[in-house]
Amino acid sequence: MGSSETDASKKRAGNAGNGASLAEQIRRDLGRLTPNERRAAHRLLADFPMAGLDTAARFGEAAGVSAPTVLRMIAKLGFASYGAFQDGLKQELAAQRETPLTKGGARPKGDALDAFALAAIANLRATAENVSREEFDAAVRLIADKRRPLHLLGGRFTDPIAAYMAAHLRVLRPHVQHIEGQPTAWFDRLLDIGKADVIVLFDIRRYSDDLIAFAERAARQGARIILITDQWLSPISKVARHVLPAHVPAPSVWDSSAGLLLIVEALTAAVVAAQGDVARDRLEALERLRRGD
Amino acid sequence: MGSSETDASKKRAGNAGNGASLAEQIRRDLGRLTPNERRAAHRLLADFPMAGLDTAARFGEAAGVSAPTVLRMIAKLGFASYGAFQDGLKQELAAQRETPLTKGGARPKGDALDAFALAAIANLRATAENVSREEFDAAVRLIADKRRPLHLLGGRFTDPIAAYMAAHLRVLRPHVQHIEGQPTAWFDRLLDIGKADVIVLFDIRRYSDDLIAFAERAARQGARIILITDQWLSPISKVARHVLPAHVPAPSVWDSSAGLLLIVEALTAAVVAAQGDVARDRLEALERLRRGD
DNA sequence: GTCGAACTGAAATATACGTTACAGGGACGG
DNA sequence: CCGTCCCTGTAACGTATATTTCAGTTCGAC
Repeated sequence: MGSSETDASKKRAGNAGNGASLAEQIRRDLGRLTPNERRAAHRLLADFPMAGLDTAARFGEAAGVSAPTVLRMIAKLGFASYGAFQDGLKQELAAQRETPLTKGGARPKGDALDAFALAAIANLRATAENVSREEFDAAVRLIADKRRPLHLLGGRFTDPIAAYMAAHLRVLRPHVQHIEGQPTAWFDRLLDIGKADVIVLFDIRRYSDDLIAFAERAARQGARIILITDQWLSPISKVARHVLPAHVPAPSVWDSSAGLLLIVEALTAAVVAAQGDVARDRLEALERLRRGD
Repeated sequence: MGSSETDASKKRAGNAGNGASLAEQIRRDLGRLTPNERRAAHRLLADFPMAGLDTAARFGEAAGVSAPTVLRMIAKLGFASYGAFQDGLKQELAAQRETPLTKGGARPKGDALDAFALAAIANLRATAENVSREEFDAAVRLIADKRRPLHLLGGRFTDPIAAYMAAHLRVLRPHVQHIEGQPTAWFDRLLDIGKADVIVLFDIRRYSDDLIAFAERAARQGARIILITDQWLSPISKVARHVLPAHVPAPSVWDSSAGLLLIVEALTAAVVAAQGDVARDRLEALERLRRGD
């Protein structure tokens, strides 16, 4: 199991890193194959790549040949095993799937700002598509519950997002705490955290050990954790009650937090909607206070 | 495939021909799942659909749960076996492959999150279009100039954006100060601000009087001000050297800061590009420091 | 605090699969 | 017509995988 990784990369000998797609390679090598092997190869090309994701036996049956013939064909293509061949197919499929980022506006050149905007837009699309509505609504209900003390905390680059959310939520409800300062100071807060508390955590790669430790402790004390993370899921998801993943890849050395921000802003807007007139009244009261009325 | 017809049609019990995509169905059923099952489901959604094409054991390992938990989740989704589940994935994958790019529309959902995402996307588009490239490049040059002390400051809701930018720029260069605390405390900083200094200010409606006063004083002392504001331009634009406007309207009581974030992230990425290898070296050195080497 | 129900993973089991060995069968050259 | 070689499928093998069982544990309700 774990060993198959090293094996796979070692075994996929003859055809590994060449840029050509697998289908092209098969067409090129078609001459080297025996008649029945060629039938199998044609079958694969005709239903590429799904035929190859079946079992060798079914693949052979669909092509009208036996499983061993399929295996021999695969071997001649340079794969050390049928499994390695399937891994190759999946890899190619995954690579193809991730390219629709360029669909935005057929603008191949564009400057850095345009490139970043396109990536951010793709992230927002993907984020909106992948966030579970159940999780989102459940998070809104927890956050809108004014009796539950609310704590917000983020990692090195995401803590400002937590602060941003806290600044808005403080307007909507009491007991909103943005946990600041050194990680060692965070744990003071744990003294008063229990089953009633809700903690909104932000953690994207590379995930923060301090945050993970904090989350585990808090979870053990019964706090409900809402995790806003990246598409690869921080380990905190293990102890989080609700997980809201954002897509973050960007043409930069750092990931983009636009997806996180989308979730935050949509959450706060939904909290306002959930509270209805109460929120409006509170907002107006606050405005009057600020004006000194 | 032809032979397994009877088995397949018999096994794929609960969810067969409904038009909904598997990913959507999973999101819908997420509520029915136990915590660890949900974790596995999230893993699948995050790496859809490749995670599901692995073996159950590896799938579970990637999600941090055991194989049986994966199996139980699959069962709750209505599949009679893990194999039937994988068949479903392949089928959907094949269907998607045949339609080149029908993704753009045909989505009659339109809940709060979608609405917010659409608004944010429109904002990003408009922002990328309306930001002057000259201003952008000039801002990058100023920010990348390591000899110039850099100060960042924002308003009530935008100050976290300033903190976010500061956190990243601190990695790239020295003399980066995020001005915090009460407005009255800001003015202490003015003592040491002169012609060499650069100030990045964030101000969107409703514009902050304190920020305006601070900007005017700083400008009078010769500091160069980069203003990141909304499409209606804060009054600070009168004293700012460079103005970068973002579009901010959103379906909420508050504006969206996604456009501001886009500008910030694109700026930092451009600064990295402008510094070239120097930035990379600095990043690597910082990584080593953090690891304790 | 105590009880019960539900969740979870370790281990055991059964099944399906890839893989290999082997023998039948056809084609071509002698 | 015969013999040799290559191709091919059948059948047996061992392994990896899905699946089931069960006991430990946690969580929530009373």
